[in-house]
Amino acid sequence: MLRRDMSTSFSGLEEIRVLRYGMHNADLDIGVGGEDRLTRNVSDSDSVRRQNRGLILSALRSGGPQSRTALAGITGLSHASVTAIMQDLLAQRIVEELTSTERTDGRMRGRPATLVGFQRAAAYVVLFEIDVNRLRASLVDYSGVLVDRLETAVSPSTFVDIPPSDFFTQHLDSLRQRTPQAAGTLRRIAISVQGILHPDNSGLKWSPIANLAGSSFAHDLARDSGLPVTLYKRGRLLAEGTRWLDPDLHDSSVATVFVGSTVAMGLSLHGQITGRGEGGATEFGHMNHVPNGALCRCGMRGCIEAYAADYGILRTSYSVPETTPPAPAVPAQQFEALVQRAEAGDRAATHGFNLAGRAIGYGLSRMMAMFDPSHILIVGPGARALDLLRPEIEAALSSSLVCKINGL
Amino acid sequence: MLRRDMSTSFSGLEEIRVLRYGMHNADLDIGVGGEDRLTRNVSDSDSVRRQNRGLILSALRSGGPQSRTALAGITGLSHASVTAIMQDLLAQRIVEELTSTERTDGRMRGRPATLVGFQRAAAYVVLFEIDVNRLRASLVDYSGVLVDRLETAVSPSTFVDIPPSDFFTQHLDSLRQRTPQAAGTLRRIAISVQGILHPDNSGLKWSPIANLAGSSFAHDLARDSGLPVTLYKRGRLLAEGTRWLDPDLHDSSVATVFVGSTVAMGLSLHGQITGRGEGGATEFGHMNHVPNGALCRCGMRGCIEAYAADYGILRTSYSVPETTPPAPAVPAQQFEALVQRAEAGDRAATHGFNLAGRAIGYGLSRMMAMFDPSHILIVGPGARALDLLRPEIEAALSSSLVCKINGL
DNA sequence: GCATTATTTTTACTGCTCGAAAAAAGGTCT
DNA sequence: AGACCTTTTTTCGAGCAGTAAAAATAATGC
Repeated sequence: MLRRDMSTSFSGLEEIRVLRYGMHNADLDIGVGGEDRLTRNVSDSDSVRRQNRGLILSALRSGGPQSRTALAGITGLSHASVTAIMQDLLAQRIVEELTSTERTDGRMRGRPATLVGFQRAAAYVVLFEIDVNRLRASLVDYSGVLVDRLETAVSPSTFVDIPPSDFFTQHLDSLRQRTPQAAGTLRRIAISVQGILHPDNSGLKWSPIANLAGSSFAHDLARDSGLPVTLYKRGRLLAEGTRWLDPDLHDSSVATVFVGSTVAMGLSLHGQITGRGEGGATEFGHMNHVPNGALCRCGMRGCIEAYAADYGILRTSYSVPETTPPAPAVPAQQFEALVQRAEAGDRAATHGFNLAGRAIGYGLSRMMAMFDPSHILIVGPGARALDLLRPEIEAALSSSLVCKINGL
Repeated sequence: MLRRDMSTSFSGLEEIRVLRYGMHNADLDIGVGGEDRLTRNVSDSDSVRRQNRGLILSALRSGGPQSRTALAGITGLSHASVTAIMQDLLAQRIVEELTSTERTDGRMRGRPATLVGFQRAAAYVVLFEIDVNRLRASLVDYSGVLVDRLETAVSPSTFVDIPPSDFFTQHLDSLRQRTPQAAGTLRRIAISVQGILHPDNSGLKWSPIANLAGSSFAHDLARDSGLPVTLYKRGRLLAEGTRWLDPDLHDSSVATVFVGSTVAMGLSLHGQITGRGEGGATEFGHMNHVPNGALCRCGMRGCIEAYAADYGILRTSYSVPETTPPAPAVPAQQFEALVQRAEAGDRAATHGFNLAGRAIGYGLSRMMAMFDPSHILIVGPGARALDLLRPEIEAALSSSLVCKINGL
């Protein structure tokens, strides 16, 4: 019924791989001026070089350290061009030549290849992931490897006691102190948030995280740290992360659905992240599921999230009235206990997961009336309970014309 | 509440302007090999030329005949480049220099500009628009001007009596005979259809038009005529058409909703047509509105179309049970009579339009959970009744988080 | 008629990619 | 050890973009 890939559950997805986004090639296009592309559509020799350079960096990122010849084969560029571009990159200290330890492939003849890979210390990025009950601060090097990580509990009162930007600054300073060599080459701060972004990316218009919306913390943090700060919706980062998970996914159309404290989705179409504005994310969790339905954390009624986020499942399972305001945060162990009850056959808990699956399924079927992703991934804590959700998701999807015609 | 642009009703939209799509620049990229772009991402001097050439053609298409200097200003290219590209285009007889009749602008000094415009006879395109009760065949020249048009009634038995490809071939031959000078430079056939396309674009997997699905008529027509034939979903063509309607719309994000014998939508994001596969269109009309709701022509239940297409509105207005199979086609005068009854205050008819508006509104609100189009256009026969639909559309949209937060 | 003004074309120059040939770096064979 | 092979990498010249500035062109104004 469903695409096989849907079964792939990446509960731990929002880990290292996703962070690669923060290290996106463009981040190191220093002095090249990538922003010109937005204002100028004219193509000249400079844009040619930029395009081909991006091709090489992209191949390097998805394939790891490689020889110039391999890169020429993958990108389609001539050896001469690869060499020329590589000289630029070496001079800019973005990549470095590796001393090949030993030749792994069968061919033992000929001049041995010199592998080229990212210079890990070329740049560092800090990623903050803020959720309703936790902040995670990660330091990642240019090759996408996690260097350091801090986690702190967040409560509804956190941002009453301390302004959000100060909270972030504290953690930033800790990371800097713990890894002094990274402090100098820190290039960018990325923040994964939930909610609706301000058009100018300075903060949030609305967020399920208490007292976070309203302040322009991204702007303040950028000012205090002197680094570019970008807010990304969680779904957007997940979509970027899944692209790098698997070469098959990189250039295909993928819908990545996060199920946990919120319900979020990221969309990539033919390798292009798409969706709302520049942030490239969607309000999938707040797509209407049932008119005048359950009360959502956002204040509206009938959102998918009100049924399928952890607080929604919990509310349904305990037969709490749909109009009862949702709990501000659900502890992980409480959700896990609920999953276990449902797996043990508890009727009330199973009902909660059924309603959640139905909400997600109808949402996906409505999404598929506008896109035709080749893969749908369910990620996040809720993916732990995918087997509980799946029957209703499949049932809802089968009521979609597209699925029916295509025999899915 | 709603974006102002939504009020713009282009009932007659699917006329000449849309046909411009069939004349898309790429159609005359003869010998350049535009399809390379799909397989090769490498940028070289050839792709630079192609890009800039496209820029000029695009400017010419949206701005009409212009001087080289004006084109240089619009595209951002240097005068030298414009001249060089223009020499190519002149040599290929794609554009021609116009003898400037008189100078319209105030400046009377300096060397007068020689305007350059499309050579109208450079190519012709035939567009077929097939609907449940009508076939329209149009011949359009390269500048986008309608040259000839035929209309024929279509009934459920039409494609029982004659194979679809023969039906199209007959009309193609008529057009060719009536405009002999176009017969030789006919370059392409575009067919606007409703339904779900075969992945190979040879025909339809499913269509509301009786007996059209199943045969690979596009493939057959291509073989018989010797011309490339492309199937486009109606929504896709409408999206393309609206892009050229207004310079503001050209590079922005627009959702174009067709309301008539079907409900269709086309999406353009930042000037890029998007949506399902290559066809670039959506199944908006068959997005689920109410689980287990009214019976749709497609056989599913609760589709938006089952409430908002002409047959749906008719069924509701006459209190026909929701599960009664829909009429195969609704004559235009019958729909018009219904609109007039509703406008006169008839309760039953008003109810029909209310339910239709609600279905469209919820569909749009769900769409807006994934996109944030800067403009929403309602087009087609149903746009005639926009004032009847609007209250419920707005009410449904106001239940959308995005609209609420953004104060729309 | 000649200066002025604006458009269009030509010329000189730079950058990029590509193909082919040369150079480099090892292993293999005698 | 030295000649030979194989594969990778670099070098070099050709070709084609685009830009900027100068030159040519075509009208108006005095």
